Amino acid sequence: MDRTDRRILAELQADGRLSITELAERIGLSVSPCHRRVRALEESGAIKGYRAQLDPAALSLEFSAIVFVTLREGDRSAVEAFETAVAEVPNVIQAQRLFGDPDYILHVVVRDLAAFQRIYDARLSSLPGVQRLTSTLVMKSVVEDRTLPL
Amino acid sequence: MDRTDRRILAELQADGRLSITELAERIGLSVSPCHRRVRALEESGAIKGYRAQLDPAALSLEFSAIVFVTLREGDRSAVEAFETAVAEVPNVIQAQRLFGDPDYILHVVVRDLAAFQRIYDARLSSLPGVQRLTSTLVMKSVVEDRTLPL
DNA sequence: AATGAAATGATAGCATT
DNA sequence: AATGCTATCATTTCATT
Repeated sequence: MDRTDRRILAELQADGRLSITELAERIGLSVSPCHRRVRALEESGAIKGYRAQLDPAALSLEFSAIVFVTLREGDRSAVEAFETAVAEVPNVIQAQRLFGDPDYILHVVVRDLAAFQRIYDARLSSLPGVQRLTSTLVMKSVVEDRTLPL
Repeated sequence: MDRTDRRILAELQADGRLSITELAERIGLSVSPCHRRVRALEESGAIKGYRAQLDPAALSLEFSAIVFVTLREGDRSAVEAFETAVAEVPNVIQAQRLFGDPDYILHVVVRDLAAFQRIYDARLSSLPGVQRLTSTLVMKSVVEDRTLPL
């Protein structure tokens, strides 16, 4: 992982569809070694994959909420059950375990408020081990899923 | 935005480097109309861009924290100043305005705890209009930046 | 490890239905 | 709007330095 690899990562993070040809030009390398490095970065896991970034609104996903989760004390065997169950709710696009209270923060994306209520009642409040849920509506994204600082 | 467009978006969200040829095969269309649709989705903004998904650990970004921000009451003119300033901190990879209290949730990625302390003291606590900051360490990602539900 | 070159495969424009 | 064709460009492998 040298300076050249970092430059490759920076370029591909900004534009995941850059051609190897264009990428090679930008970092001042010829096509073959550039190609080899990209493959190596993919295989080492430094590049986990490539994604199209979609506009949620274009898919009629207009409602975004943060849900804080506190699990029941003592019930610490339920941590795995909870994590497995939460990963099965497709509207939960991000879930992180925190230190302290709350135990988890979930990022939920849905069509509208009615859809949120449905998912909240049917899927979230019945997650195993849950003591308390607190929800907040996201008004807007000020900084939206930025590129990692290199 | 018909069924075919949605299938294109689903495929490209899962693999942003799919060739138009492969994509066309998967959705059962020939290459040219598939290509035309992808271009249209890009130009309409439904596809905002393409990104390589990087492993933060591969870049020695081992520390991730959530910071809750409450702004001072009355000081509501400072909202814009705060939002501009927070967008200039490269380690803040996500910032969302919430309804109620706290006013903002920030997702901060740094090299280590020492780097967090530095950024917290030098950049975050001096953000304009801030009344109170609360930080929590992210233990782990249970669901990591999932694909939008289609 | 990087380069150059050559075969295979993808993209993008255009004429046709 | 979709298809098929074609010229151009990109990818990927291999021989060479």
